[in-house]
Amino acid sequence: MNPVEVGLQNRCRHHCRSGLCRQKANRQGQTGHRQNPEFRPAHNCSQQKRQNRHCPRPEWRLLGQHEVETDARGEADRQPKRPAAPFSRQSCEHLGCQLGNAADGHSPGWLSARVVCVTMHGGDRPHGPAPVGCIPHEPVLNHRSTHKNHREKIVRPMTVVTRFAPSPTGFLHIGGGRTALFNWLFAKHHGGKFLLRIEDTDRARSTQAAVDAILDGLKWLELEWDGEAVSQFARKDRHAEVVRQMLERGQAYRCYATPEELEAMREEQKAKKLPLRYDGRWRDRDPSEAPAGVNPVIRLKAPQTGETVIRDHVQGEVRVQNAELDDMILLRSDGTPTYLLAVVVDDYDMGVTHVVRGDDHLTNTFRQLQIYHAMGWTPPEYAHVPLIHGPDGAKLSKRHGALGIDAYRDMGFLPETMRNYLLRLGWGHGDAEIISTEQAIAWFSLDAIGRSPSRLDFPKMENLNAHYIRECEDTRLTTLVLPFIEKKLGRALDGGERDLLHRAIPGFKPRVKTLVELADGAMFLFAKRPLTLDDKAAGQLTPEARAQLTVLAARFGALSEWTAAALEGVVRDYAEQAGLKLGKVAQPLRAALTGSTVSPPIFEVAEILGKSETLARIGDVGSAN
RNA sequence: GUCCCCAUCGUCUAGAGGCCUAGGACACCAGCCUUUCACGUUGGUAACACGGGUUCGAAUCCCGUUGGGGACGCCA
Repeated sequence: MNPVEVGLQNRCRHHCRSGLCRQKANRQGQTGHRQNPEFRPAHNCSQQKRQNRHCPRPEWRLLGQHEVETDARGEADRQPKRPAAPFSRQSCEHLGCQLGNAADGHSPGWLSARVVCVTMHGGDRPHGPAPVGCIPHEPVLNHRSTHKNHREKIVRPMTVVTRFAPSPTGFLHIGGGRTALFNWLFAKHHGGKFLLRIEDTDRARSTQAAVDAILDGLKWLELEWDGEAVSQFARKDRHAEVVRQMLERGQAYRCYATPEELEAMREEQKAKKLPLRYDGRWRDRDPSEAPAGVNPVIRLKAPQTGETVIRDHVQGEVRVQNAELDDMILLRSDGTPTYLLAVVVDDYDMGVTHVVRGDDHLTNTFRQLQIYHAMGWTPPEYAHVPLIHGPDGAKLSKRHGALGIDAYRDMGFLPETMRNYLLRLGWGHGDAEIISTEQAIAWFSLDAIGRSPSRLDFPKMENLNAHYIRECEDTRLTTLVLPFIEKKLGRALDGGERDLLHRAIPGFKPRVKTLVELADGAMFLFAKRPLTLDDKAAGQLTPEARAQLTVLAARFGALSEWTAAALEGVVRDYAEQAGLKLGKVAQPLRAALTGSTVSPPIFEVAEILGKSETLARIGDVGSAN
């Protein structure tokens, strides 16, 4: 079959998203596609082919040779999308599964699809003439399929080196946290290195406070980096040196256009609805025309024809015409490097093998690739991770998600919660939801990262946090919640109070979603008598209830053993004698002891509070008042 | 405006042409458990954006439409 024949006959029904075929299809629609003489049919494309894979459903292989499942109801005309139960089984006539031939009045369509092709197919071996309906399909993997599982796995033996490269112009936000996590996990998974580089070439906006915030954030997330954090600015001489080489080789040139001039150019382009790009006005101009007293920037002399292709672990193959890209600035007029240049040089010098970053950098990658090409360097592999949106689907803003990672800490989230939640945002492993960091390292792969942007969902984050709080060991949880309590209390806890907290922790674990809730709930432990009652608690303390409490207090006082079980025994006996439900007595007791209607099991609370404090708190609200 | 990317329950996702009557999780609703609130447990509501095409068969492959997002700085 020659290409023209195929092209005229039909649209290409295979994966024509490569080469000319794709461009024409995109620009001119189907017609252009069909008529394009240079159309490349499927067989010229370099897809992987799955050979001889008939009847891929596993259970067919379990049914035995030459068996066919048929629909006993035999609806001849309608072609049910799915066969309706119950089935009867019939033997297949011969290797070709001819029974599919509507012998029983079934449409061959789905019937033949249920042909059992085990033995005759001999596992993966090809067999003779295709049985009816059992068309030997040769599903071809599109080398740029939309499906993440279709992405070709790029395997290159090497020691993996990843890096996280934040710019210190603000805090570490949640998207940055996830990027760092992915880089860290990928490096750990491969036993490689995870480096940290601070992209501080913008001197005006970079601050030490931001650097500290980022470092603190990473430490809190427990994402340790290898070696010292690299300052990009400190490497500016090396960057300039690389540009000098490009200049010497004619791969870069000086541009004397002023910022104002360029701004005017962009305005004009905008007005004329033209693409916004540098027009190359100094690309081929003689340096002798340079105006006096203007410090030039240095631009890359980028190729103007052909295309630049990114083979991305997440995005697949992405290509752009070089004509779409303008000559980027490498060195500013003050001699400092721009981001585009510095990133390439540093990644190269640091031996970075995999660049994992937000997909807002995808278009930068084309330009960075051009620098790699100009320098003759092998570029790293890329994985551009979709961005995280706020709960409303819009870009993250200060209002919702774009908080510093420290804000999540202050909201009472645990670092393991954040790691688990962030991991699941855009990455999945079957039905797994609760994923330990160890498991994440074992499972993580770039190719399983989804391509669509995801939204932040606080309820789910809280649910995960509740899980990790329940899992958290009591002593650690006590330590974690202590700052929250002390802040609320406005003072430090003494040793006895810490012990009280520690003993109360198990009662709170299943009841709270965040450390803040835990701290709130535990405040009554440290409250000064007499307790301030909330409205509902006050409502519980009717005169009758107060009278009951006074009786109970007397019986409690007589107890020789101060345990939750003993206290419960007393209260149950009392309730039974008085003909009351347990709750009728327990709720006022809860109000008296905690000042609230919500708390851990009240007898445990009383045990932890101790005899004298319990009796005193009851006394405060007793009928004697 | 130009280029690029994306599209399954409200949300995160599973999904590799027939295992899909589309699965799981969060959230929500109802029942059970129960001294409160939770936890736990049982069940329920809920999605393949739309239109074409390819195929015996499409959530899945192709094209288009619509909708969202990103980039287009002497920011990173």
